[in-house]
Amino acid sequence: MGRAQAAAAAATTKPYHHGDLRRALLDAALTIIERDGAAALTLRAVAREAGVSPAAPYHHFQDKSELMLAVSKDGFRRLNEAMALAAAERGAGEVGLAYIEFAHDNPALYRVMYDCARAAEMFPEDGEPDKHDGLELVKAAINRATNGKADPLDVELAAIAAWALVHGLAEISRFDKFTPMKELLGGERSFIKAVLEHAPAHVALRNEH
Amino acid sequence: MGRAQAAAAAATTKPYHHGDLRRALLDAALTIIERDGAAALTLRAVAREAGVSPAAPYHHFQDKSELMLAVSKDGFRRLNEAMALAAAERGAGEVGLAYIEFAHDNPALYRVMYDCARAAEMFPEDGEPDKHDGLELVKAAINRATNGKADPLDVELAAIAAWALVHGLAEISRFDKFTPMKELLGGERSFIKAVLEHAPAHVALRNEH
DNA sequence: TGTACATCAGTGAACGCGCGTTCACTGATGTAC
DNA sequence: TGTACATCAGTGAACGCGCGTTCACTGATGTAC
Repeated sequence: MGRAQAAAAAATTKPYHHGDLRRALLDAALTIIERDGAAALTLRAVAREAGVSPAAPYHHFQDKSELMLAVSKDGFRRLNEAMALAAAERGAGEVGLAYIEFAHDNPALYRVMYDCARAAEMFPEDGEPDKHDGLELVKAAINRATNGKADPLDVELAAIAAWALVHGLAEISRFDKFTPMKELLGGERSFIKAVLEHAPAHVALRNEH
Repeated sequence: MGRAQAAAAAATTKPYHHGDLRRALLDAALTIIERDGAAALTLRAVAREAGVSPAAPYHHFQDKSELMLAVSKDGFRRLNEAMALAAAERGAGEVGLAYIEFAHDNPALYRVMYDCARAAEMFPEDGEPDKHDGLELVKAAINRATNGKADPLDVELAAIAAWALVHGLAEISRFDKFTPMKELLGGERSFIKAVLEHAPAHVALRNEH
């Protein structure tokens, strides 16, 4: 069987070797977590979803916890991507909204991400700052908004406050408790924007000028 | 055996009937969750910790999920208590700090609380507002700070923003990433206060006066 | 170009374990008479 | 004040299940000659 034929066969019949099982496992994990909930995210379920034997993942991850960690890291990568995209296409003011939208589109993943983030430290405290890091993005936006005249410490603290605010709002804004208020304000998006405007992280900075 | 003797015997030897097993199970769950992590919080483990057979909890909870829900509700009760206490003893400005302290003192419980809160709606959207509800407390504080002259809608939104902020900060402030900044500011408490000050929920209200 | 062979990435059966839940039971309690 | 009895709150053994992980294996791939 020539190479072309082998490739063709691989495309139709199931090949013995997967190609990129690691990636496929992460995708399968994402499917499971949002379809069946975080509790259903087992190593066996992931293998099953990817159409592979329960032992196969062990060629790509040392154990279950390493797989979970990879899922979480992949989630943060996607989140940062979404924020960067929003910053580029919709403007800096929409980054917070994009953050919350991501959390709402992937609620179970979002929880797993932060569960892992606390267990295994995921945000390196040293090393050069990642330009795609959400925090760096927010700091840059604040610096731009204040023409770089703000005290770096204030910028840092304001960025952390902004992170806390959007993370917190992402988690609580889906509570049924807020349904009447959302209707009053004309939709969830308006509600979120209104709440964000009532605690803007840059207000403290604005006051100084 | 008379009543006094029975009571004495109950105090020393283990009585057949527990007395308040429901309460004991909730306490056992709290112990487990903080000692062994949320993943270790199984119905059997709770029964074991309470020194009772695995079937005993079924006389007090319909199934595992009902037990978990009760643990979560009890957590929110404790949290609201802590906030009310802080408001009374330390002043309204310390409520947010008290909230975060509670989350830090009971990190695993705190996560379980919000996991349950999302799964089973825990904050009733109607009915008379609970005076011990944290949100009501914050609204009252804002009203007091603005001499009741603020628009109720703004107060509501600012209170929600404050909730989101402290919830978010409670969850992220323990990340190692912030260790250098905490040292710079002279401790975790100072760090938290500084962050809160850079996104104060009442600033938007202050600006209107 | 063919062939031998090391290496890689999968299989599938098996293991022991702890889980949630059920069941028939039994000890303790409280109430009616 | 006693006693019969219904009810309540426990026991402990058992169940089936899905889990994480290991194991000897085998099919596919790539490289040296």
